[in-house]
Amino acid sequence: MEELLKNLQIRVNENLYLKDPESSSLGKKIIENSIILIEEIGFEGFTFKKLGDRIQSPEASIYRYFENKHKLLLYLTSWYWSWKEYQLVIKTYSIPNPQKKLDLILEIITQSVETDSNFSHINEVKLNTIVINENSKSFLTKEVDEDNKQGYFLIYKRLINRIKDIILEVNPNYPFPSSLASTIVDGSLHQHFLKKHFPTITDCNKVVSPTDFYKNLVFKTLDV
Amino acid sequence: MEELLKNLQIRVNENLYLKDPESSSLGKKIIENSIILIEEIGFEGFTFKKLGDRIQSPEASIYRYFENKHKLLLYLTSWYWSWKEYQLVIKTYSIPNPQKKLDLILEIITQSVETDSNFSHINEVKLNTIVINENSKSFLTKEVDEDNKQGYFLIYKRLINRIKDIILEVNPNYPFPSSLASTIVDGSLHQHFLKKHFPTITDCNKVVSPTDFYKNLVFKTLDV
DNA sequence: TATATTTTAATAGTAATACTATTATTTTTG
DNA sequence: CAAAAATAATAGTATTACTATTAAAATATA
Repeated sequence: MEELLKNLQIRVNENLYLKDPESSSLGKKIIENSIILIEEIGFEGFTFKKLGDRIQSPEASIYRYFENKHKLLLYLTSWYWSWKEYQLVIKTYSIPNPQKKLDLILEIITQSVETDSNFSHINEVKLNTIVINENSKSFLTKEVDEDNKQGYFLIYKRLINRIKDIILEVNPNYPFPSSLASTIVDGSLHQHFLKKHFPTITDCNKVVSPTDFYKNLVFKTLDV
Repeated sequence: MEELLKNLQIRVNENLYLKDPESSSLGKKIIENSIILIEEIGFEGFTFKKLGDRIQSPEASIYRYFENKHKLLLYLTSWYWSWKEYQLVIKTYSIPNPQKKLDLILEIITQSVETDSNFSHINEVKLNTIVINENSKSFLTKEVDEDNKQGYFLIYKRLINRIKDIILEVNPNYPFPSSLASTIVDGSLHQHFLKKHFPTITDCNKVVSPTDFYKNLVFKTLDV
């Protein structure tokens, strides 16, 4: 299973880049180091100039791969959600019981990434931190409708729809399966953030995880 | 009740501004027009230069009131949450039944603002849109821990704690009252956003509201 | 293998942004 | 009414986000 993940290449919407960063060593350096740098200094403080200094290339070279830093963020978050989707599909494929399937999905989606798979230039632990801190900035913009039309959020929406389908398998009469699915995905990122920065307004801590909260919430809500 | 709200002045953390915008007519113009302009062009596109052009004052004059646009955003979102807190406290004060109280709270928090109260220079309908689109940007920054230490999020956290208290009144054995409360506040903003921009991953639309979804979710979860 | 073609990267810019120091003006107070 | 204090306007600067042009390297073709 881990082996399988190592060999497949995660693909994102082609319009997110000008030149495929997977196609050259400079491109891979851009991805690898942008993850390290954004995790370190945050998306607002991140600039192509600083990334260029880090990888010893002029910022103009980075502009040959990505139109701007927002497109790069969309690339990184798309990669992350695509990676999560693969895990979800492969790990739940052989499970016939819908409840067990949903239980596993909740673990895959709401647990934080603890170990780097080391199969590429992408550090998944740091990328997970970036998604917690920056994912909502990828769509909370004035350009969201255009970006959506371009298909930049297809993977994210497909993942949520897959979760919705399993929710309906567990309880076909539940009236809000899409809202519950989107709440799980977005809400668990939020609980991870609160755990780290606002511990007084969450019950999540060293012993209680967002997964515990969401498993209770989802199965209570679905009457199972 | 509406009368009461008209007469009280909403106060926010004093360190959010250099000079109190409520203390001068230029200050009030800054607040009034920043709400209109941010709602119109989004927080990323918003600059003090553009606001200055709009109110016919140089940007340097705006810098005498707010250190930067992030502090202004914190001012606006604090104002909004303080306004919501007043509604919550006053409207639920006389209700003894915890379940009815929580039901009303869910309406106050999850319903979108439909009418401008007209009692001030602040347009609450537009401010509600700003909160839906920009609230998470107020804390998803590298400076969040410093800002938190400065007390900039006290009102927001106090509001969530009030909701938590009522959740515990409804079901004293529920193990995740803080996480549920923060999920309601943040999650309902998210559902409003999805309704507008990503309708395929929410069940909310013209007939189903985020309030319907959250009432079902909360009362199922709390076993009542 | 030599040359043409294409790809890729570096240089050198510009307009806009985010902010600050200084000066001018207005308002308040004794 | 003059002095002091508060407020606003002018004129800057460093950084950011990006682009046009040129140079160098890699690849394809004769």
